[in-house]
Amino acid sequence: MEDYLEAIFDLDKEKKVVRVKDIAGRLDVKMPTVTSMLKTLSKRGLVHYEKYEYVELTREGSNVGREMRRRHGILFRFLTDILKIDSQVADEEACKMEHTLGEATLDSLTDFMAFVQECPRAGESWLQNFEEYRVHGFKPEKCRGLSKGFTCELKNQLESMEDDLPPRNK
Amino acid sequence: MEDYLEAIFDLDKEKKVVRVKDIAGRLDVKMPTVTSMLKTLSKRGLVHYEKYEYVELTREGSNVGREMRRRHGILFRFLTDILKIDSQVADEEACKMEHTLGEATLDSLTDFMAFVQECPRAGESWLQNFEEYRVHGFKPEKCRGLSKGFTCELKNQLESMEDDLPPRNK
DNA sequence: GATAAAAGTTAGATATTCCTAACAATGAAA
DNA sequence: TTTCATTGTTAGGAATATCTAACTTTTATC
Repeated sequence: MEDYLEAIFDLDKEKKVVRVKDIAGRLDVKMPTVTSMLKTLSKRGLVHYEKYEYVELTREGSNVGREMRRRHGILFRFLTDILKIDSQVADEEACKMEHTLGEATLDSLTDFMAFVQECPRAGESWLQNFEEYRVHGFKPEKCRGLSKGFTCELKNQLESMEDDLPPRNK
Repeated sequence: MEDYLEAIFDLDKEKKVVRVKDIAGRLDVKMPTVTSMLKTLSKRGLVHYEKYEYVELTREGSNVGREMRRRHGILFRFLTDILKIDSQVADEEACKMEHTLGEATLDSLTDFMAFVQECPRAGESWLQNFEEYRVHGFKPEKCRGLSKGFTCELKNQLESMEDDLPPRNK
């Protein structure tokens, strides 16, 4: 449902009118699926929908759509700006994550991105080294200071994780 | 399905035998739901299941469970170690994300964590500033170098995002 | 070993979201 | 204005994952 509201929200900005076909194309589903979802959304007061007519979001639907858009943007920027993931892949991943993440996590992520870019000990120039790191591995000459014994500690931890389980809920 | 395999994988390590009741408790579903899922998993060759008997993963099921565990661990560590999210919340979020994220994204994330902790320009001491940042906001005395005109740029970008849409798929 | 509690299963229902095939409305061109 | 392509809808069905209520098996206790 959130996907539909986000798609409609976007299409509403991009085009004059929002059509079933466009929603279907955007979400990669068939038209009947869109029609039935529009009925559901209409029942819940999230869209104005009369058959054969153009689709519009209600105030509430628009709020949900905008929120999804916001989340998508935060995640997309994290994936591209920080993780340096290809923009098409990042878009897909953001789509999948935007529904599940809690507000607190999103806030933390936003703060983290701001911190990385505002705090000069890190920031853009530091982040550029990450790309090199990914391609060429650890470059001590670019990252000196306290490297001894620290290298690869995290990776080892991650690899031996089966025996060192993080706490589970319930 | 992946949730079930992960839960069974974990329980198998924690306890002598894996029981329907324990799986249900772990995943917060009722027992009949577990029974029917076990039938499905059995059909797909992911568990050995005979009714009224204990549950065991097949080789393949075990691989899937371990992979989920691995993903969970990576995400959990990112959320706690880097984003400084409460460990119970982090566990829930990791649960939700572990199914959707692609391998490439997970790899990037792993590399990023290693980079943050290996590269002394950032690393633990830098990360500690993030907590302060979250609580008290920007502290120029801890982060000096190129702060002018840069502060809050990201946040502004994020807030005005409705007019500046990232690329969409399709 | 009989009986009662705990654990597990079956049956049947609900909610979501998707599909295909067939039909209906709209709008553009001849 | 008639016709045809595009667009949209209905009808009916499938897959997934869940639930409650009722029944069965296993296990533990006396």
